[in-house]
Amino acid sequence: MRSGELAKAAGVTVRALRHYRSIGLMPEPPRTESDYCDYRMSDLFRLLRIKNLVALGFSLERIKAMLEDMDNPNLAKDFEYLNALDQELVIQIEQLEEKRRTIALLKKEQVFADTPFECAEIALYHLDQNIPSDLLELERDALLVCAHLLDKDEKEKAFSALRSIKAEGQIDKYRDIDLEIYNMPEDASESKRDELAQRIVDLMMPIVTELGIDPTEPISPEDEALLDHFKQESMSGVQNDITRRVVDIFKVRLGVPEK
Amino acid sequence: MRSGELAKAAGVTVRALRHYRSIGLMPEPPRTESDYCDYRMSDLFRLLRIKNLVALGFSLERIKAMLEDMDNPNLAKDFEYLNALDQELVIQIEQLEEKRRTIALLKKEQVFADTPFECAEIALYHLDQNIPSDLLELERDALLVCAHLLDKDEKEKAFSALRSIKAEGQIDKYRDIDLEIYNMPEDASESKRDELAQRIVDLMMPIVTELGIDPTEPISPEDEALLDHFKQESMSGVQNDITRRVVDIFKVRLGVPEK
DNA sequence: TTGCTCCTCACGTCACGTGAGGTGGC
DNA sequence: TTGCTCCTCACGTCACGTGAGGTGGC
Repeated sequence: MRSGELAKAAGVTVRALRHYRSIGLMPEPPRTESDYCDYRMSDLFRLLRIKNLVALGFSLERIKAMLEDMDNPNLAKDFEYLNALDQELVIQIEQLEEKRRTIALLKKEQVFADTPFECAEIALYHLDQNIPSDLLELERDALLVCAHLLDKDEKEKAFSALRSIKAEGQIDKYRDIDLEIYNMPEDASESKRDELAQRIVDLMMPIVTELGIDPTEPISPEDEALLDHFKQESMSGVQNDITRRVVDIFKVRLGVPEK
Repeated sequence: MRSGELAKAAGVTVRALRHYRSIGLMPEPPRTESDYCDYRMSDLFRLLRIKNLVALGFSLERIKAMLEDMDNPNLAKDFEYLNALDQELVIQIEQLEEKRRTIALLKKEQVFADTPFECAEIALYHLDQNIPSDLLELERDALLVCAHLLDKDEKEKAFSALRSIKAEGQIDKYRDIDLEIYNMPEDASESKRDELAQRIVDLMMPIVTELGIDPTEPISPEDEALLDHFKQESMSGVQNDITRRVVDIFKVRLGVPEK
């Protein structure tokens, strides 16, 4: 048989057949005078075997190993191969289903596709069309960074805090205060800044104490550097100032010793 | 930030970051004097978004499209993207599970991994250690070819025939006759050949009539050619002769008109 | 002679990994 | 000065698909 015949008989492309030859999975057949391949029936058998194994999901490399000792067929060995492959399939399926679960969560919470899945439930603004777009963006960016920087414990705490805020219907208060920070002019007076910082601490305090969060806790130098970048590039001077004041007030109220 | 810092901050490799740049998924950042990348915080946000979307299973191409119009974020569009991806995941999972089902069948029937799945239940010899290895090989090859050449209906008929043979515990009879064919010497007499052919027809007739199979039906020229190859290369002269006699007897008994 | 099939390179796919070889920064 | 990081090619991965360019067979 020529390669076209063999390929058609087995239901594979000529190119696939050539590929199998090139990696030694199919033998180099004798050639006719005009250099055409001259395959035997035994080659068709081998090719059909390969096709069946490929359909199961084996890699060509493993198929090569499996067909290596066709002379003394070994059911037990094939059983092992099947088990190993099955395990891999189980893992692949589990990974795909994990993705599906995340997608389902994002859809249910109606958040953007790039939302870190831990934040899906606590994205605050997405439903409110009255939020200025750059404030919305700031929230998205902040959540992105938080979800990535915080370790598991911290995330648990921070996000369960936000969840309880959401559950208790206090989102409006947070959003209003965020808007106040956002709208605070750069030339706002000392007293206005302090007053707002006080109200922020008042609002957050119950949750902070309830969950044992310490918002003044120092973080790693790398994270610190990142946070600095963030403040510089994404937050205005007055916003940074208020954040500083909030932390200072927390320090006093929580009795954190000065250094 | 330099690329190392950005990559570490986002938890991706520098190489991945470079790849994203090269395909236009990440922007070309300004460079320092010594040609180092100088990334901003906004690049980190974008990179984190990309990372989240990659984790969900989106292709880089689609991610590029999704991030294209970040300026006017559109929840509905993201919802569609999520749905489309989910559909693809469903299909992938189904394909993997189809493979797992086949693997389970092959394991249950304790056949070789390269057995066509439709034949898993009806492989006859694999459990019998007393079968000569080349007869076993012949059966494997024949099943391989049959499973591939026959169309769905034919397969159904042929394999349900074999199933009922197996169910009725008649395998031994078939195996014995196969062994007789196999052991028939090339110089066997006319009468011996005829007698064996008669017994083969006797054995097969009930199933043939029950299922309405016509073993004398002509097949396509390509299949005919393949079958000829098979007979030439895998079957001895006497085996071919007996096969011919069997078909002839069937023709007479089933009343097939001569051409 | 025409159309079909065959042949052998050889590049492209997808998302990077992995050196190779050279240079700046602390 | 040494070790670290950065830079840009450029090849490799996996299982082929897809032309490109040339030749034999009916």
